[in-house]
Amino acid sequence: MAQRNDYILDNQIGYVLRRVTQRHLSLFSELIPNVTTTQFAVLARLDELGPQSQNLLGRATAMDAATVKGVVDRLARQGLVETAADPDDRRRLTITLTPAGSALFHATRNTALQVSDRTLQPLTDDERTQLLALLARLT
Amino acid sequence: MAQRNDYILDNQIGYVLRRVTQRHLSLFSELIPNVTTTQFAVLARLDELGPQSQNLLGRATAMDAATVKGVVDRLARQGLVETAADPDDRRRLTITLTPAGSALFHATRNTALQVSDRTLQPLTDDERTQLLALLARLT
DNA sequence: CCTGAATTGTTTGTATGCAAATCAGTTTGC
DNA sequence: GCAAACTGATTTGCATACAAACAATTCAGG
Repeated sequence: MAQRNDYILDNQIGYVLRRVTQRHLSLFSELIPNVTTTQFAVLARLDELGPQSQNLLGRATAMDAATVKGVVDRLARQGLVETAADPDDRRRLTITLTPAGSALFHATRNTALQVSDRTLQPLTDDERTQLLALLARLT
Repeated sequence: MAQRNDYILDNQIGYVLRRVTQRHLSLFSELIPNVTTTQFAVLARLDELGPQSQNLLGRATAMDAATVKGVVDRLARQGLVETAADPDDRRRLTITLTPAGSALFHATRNTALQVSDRTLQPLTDDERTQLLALLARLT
């Protein structure tokens, strides 16, 4: 009932999420201009899991097939990943981190952590933990 | 120091934000197929503030000039907003909610609130308040 | 072993989102 | 009063995002 008369945009979770994301993306591109957040996520997953099919990589990084294809293509253009046909399953495309991609990931990993840190700067350690725990439940 | 050896993608605020946003967008388009979240934000602000110049509207909805132009164009194509030249400042374009836009906003406002509600469903009322308060500080 | 179902990847179309350049119009400072 | 600085809007280029349709391949059940 109280609902019926006030839609406060600034209190809507979607709007707040968009604004926080904007701030985070801005910090990321400032500290790590070479790659985007999504590209970095792909590098991180490949470093963690090793070579993956494009589809699996997409699922592991929360991107649909069309999106991950674009991201992989742009990473490949930069020489950070390589694609190869899978002999066991001719539908599959195996994506591998190149030495350059691996080097870039390890060189920027700490900076990426600093980006997370700076994004959360206004909060205390306890609050950061709380926030991440709450957000994780909305996934 | 602990940082140096583990970059856990799933614990990074940016990645979590992206995934929560994905779930929210999915709920929104399921319950309100006519317009997108950003388009709805524009309608909400116009309803709240009345006619606005395109630039001001962009600032009020956290979109840059190029983005808001596209959003306004698409809303205009659907007949939900109208644009008119400002006689006092010939650079300005005044954006106004049409009756159809106003009707759509008021008809879907409660559903939009339900989208926010569903997004936050896994949390208790207290947790929702906490989360929004914490996120608001990261803006 | 063979057909229908499922999976993988690609393409197209639409919608944000931002940087940078540009043009037109307005305001400011001297 | 006029050049310089600023503001509003547009355009281009690039990078996510996702839906939908498609082709190629693999799998599963009879």
